[in-house]
Amino acid sequence: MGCMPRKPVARDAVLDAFETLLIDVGERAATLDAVAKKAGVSKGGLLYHFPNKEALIEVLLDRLDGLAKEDADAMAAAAEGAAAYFIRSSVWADTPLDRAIVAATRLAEVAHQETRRRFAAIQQRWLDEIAADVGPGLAKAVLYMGDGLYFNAMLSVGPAPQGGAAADVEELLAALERLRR
Amino acid sequence: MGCMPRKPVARDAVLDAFETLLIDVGERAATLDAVAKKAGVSKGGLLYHFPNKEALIEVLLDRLDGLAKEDADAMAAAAEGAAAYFIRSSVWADTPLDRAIVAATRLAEVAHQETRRRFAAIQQRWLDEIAADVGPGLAKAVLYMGDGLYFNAMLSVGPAPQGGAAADVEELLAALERLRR
DNA sequence: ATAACTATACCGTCCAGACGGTACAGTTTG
DNA sequence: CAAACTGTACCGTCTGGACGGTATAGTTAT
Repeated sequence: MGCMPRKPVARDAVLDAFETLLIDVGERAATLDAVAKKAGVSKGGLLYHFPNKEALIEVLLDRLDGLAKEDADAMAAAAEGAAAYFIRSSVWADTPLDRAIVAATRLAEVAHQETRRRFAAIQQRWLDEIAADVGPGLAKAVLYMGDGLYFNAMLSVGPAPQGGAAADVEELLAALERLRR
Repeated sequence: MGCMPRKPVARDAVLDAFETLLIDVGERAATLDAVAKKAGVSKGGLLYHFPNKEALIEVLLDRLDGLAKEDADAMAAAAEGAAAYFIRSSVWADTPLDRAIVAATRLAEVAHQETRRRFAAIQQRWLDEIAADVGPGLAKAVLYMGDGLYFNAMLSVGPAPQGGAAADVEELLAALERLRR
């Protein structure tokens, strides 16, 4: 019945290009044409792998879920504690998870309901891990500190270069230590 | 004396409708047609006041600047201190400033550079006021807590109803007290 | 009289998606 | 072995609709 398929090299390229465009130029400008061009693929080729834009989004969200789950597991096992790990990982470092989160954020901003649902689930998992570390009374404070870091990354990432957000982390970790006693 | 022109009632209605649509359905769906319809104004009437969409955005940002400045002044004068005032005001309460901020956030997410610049300026002002209250070492921690609240409001506001975010504030204020000593 | 509109028709551009075709890897059959 | 065939992985073009914006003629309120 068929034959050995050759490797779909375009598929991953398309997904990465979509992610990059979401991060750099926003949802509005992440058109199918732009994605295809960035991926070095024809529009027809893109639509062969992803029947429509929604499919592109779904696969991106699945990737996000996988990365977020991995990260949450690492967070639960972190020697420095879940809270410190969380704050440290909330600074923009261009990791696959960072990129997936910011890309998805662009979609959530456009009122994409499914994206918002996924985010809520990820946030809940984070909150649980942090609460297990610092207690339920302080968990929200820590969670929101990290979210604030993401919020600021969102508003500056892209064409604009990213400054010394890494320095902020030390401040936040110091604040965390102070909360902890 | 003589013939005074009648009041431009449509202008404010258009601006409010634009803001509401940005908040509820995102930038993508906040089209000129949709704004005019929501405002109960003809498209011609809309374009009579705002020659193009960019003009609509500019006026919205000016309104944001005004409200933000008022708020920062109130923050500096707050009896409970700038930090507590900031946290308290960061929770979504559907105030004119809240609405202006979330609406503008939708534009920033679409990589609108001018919006991002304005945001950076507002954030800086907030940071200054907070630093004057709790000292420079803790200012970022407090600022990011508030930003985190906004971040979460952004991702849930809209069609979805807003839950008990007000309860979170008490947690954050308790954390703030703990940081303060 | 004039500002503040309404209503409608229209234009150029952009975009999502459909569609038909091509190149090629492997499989089957004479 | 080789022609015939099959399914995968693309390419390039087209279309229908939406959107931003223009134009213009008429209407209402002051």
